[in-house]
Amino acid sequence: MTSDFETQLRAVSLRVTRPRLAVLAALRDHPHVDTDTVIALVRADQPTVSHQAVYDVLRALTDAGLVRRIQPAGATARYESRVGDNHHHVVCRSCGAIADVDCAVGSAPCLTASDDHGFSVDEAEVVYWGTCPDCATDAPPSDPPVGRK
Amino acid sequence: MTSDFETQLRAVSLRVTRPRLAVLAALRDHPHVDTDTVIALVRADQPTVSHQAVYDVLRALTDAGLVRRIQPAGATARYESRVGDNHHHVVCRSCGAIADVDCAVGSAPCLTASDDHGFSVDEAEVVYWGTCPDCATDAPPSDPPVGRK
DNA sequence: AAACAAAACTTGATTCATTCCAAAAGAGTG
DNA sequence: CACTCTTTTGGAATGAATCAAGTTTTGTTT
Repeated sequence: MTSDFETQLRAVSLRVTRPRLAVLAALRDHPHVDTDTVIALVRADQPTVSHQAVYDVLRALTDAGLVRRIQPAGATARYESRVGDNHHHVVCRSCGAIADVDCAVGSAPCLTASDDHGFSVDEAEVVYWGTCPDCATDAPPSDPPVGRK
Repeated sequence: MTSDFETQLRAVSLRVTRPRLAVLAALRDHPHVDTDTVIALVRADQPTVSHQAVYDVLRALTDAGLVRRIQPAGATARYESRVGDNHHHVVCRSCGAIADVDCAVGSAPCLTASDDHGFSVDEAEVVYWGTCPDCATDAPPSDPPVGRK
């Protein structure tokens, strides 16, 4: 439903453009993709879209709260369109695969710090590090692409 | 105590070199610094150390478990010498300041995912996002350098 | 104490994600 | 339909991090 994306964009006072619709569609169909993949997916529909446009669109959509930017340590930025529910992620140290994990507590910040050092905390981001089922069955990888090395 | 660092290095079968001692000393005195700052701190003592050496040393020390690499979303890599206690961090969205937060639960993984999707999870990393006391008193910043924008 | 092999460091270049810039195109408004 | 502001294009630049070749240093052995 493309018109659905149009509604979303108008709701946050953003102009409706082909690149933006294509990015939203790409993220709906492929959660947790990096920027390069978004560019490739967008160009499958709109071959003339520049990489700069995708960067700009992702920034605009992130600012508007329509998409969420996630960036596990050691990896490039990834984006997802599931927003507003403060869910978390499991990340595979071996292949970088990401899966969603519902927040056990609910709304942000779902955790409270034992000592916040005077910071006013509005969000607790949780990243579960581990090994995905596929990598667990394979031989132990020799060159982990992401995460602490 | 430089000889203390020497003991640490030998304990993990790493050779004792000037660059490594300087990096360990820098991290002891300045927690949560990025690589450029480490380079500057090291060169205050050892002016001839190359940036590549610092990168190599940080990698070696991280692999050996003597230092921990942390990388909040949107920021460059930072390092700290407090290891082994699975503590977490509060990060200021405005200035990037980082403070330690003790883990309420204890050993890793301190949290368990509600649904781990078959991943075998060995660590739960928590980043508390907020505003530090300094930035809270200042005027609301117009250009946050780190974190979700 | 001298010599050797492996590990670590220096120098210089390169990669890659991301950003900056000026000009052209497109979206929404009256 | 014309106007204004926003967005996109195309190309170049930035900056953190990595790679590669050659030299120095460390820890060990004789």
